[in-house]
Amino acid sequence: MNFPEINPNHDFSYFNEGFDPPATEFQVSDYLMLDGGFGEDNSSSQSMASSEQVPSGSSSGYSGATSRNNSMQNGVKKNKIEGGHRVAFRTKSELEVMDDGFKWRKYGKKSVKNSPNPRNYYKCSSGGCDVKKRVERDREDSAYVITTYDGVHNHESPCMVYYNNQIPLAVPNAWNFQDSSPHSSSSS
DNA sequence: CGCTTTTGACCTGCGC
DNA sequence: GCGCAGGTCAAAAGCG
Repeated sequence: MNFPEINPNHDFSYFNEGFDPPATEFQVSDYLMLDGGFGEDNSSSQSMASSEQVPSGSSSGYSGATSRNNSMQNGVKKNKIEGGHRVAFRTKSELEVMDDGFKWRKYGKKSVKNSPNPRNYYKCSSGGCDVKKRVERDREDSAYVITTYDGVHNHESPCMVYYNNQIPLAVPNAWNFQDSSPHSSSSS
């Protein structure tokens, strides 16, 4: 799984959580700004930016199996993302997996009730990096792919393609933020 | 040979 | 207390 580039000409939606959205730098159609403290009822309402709900919208689900006791690979139990860095993107792409410059390893797939499409779970294959990624197709528009990043990479992207020196690692800076359709964001 | 993907099972939290 | 939903792990198989 190695794509030379991701969504070359696809619509891009951007959801952010944990910090201010640097969206001004990109052709973002819409984004979600989720509060760092998930579980807060606030996050749900905030996430209602454009898409009905971001994967994280299922607050109950988030606390579901995150704290897996000492069975965790690192024994790291977290009821919530440390630092609360979570970013969700919605892209209009045929490809579900997009190469954001990092190496991801799929570790699970699950069918969710909210969506007819299965949700895929990825982990950063870089050692020591505990960033996770969730990929699922928009239940409303299967043409859209919702990618949710959990955590922040503690290493640099193998590609290291910075759009702006100010863009934090939390943002898949290696991606090509291009908006081919000025209005394709809404739906199609 | 090493790494990634696939799939089922298991575990945890929440709601009823 | 039980059931549901979501998330993660582990073993096996496939591919480069």
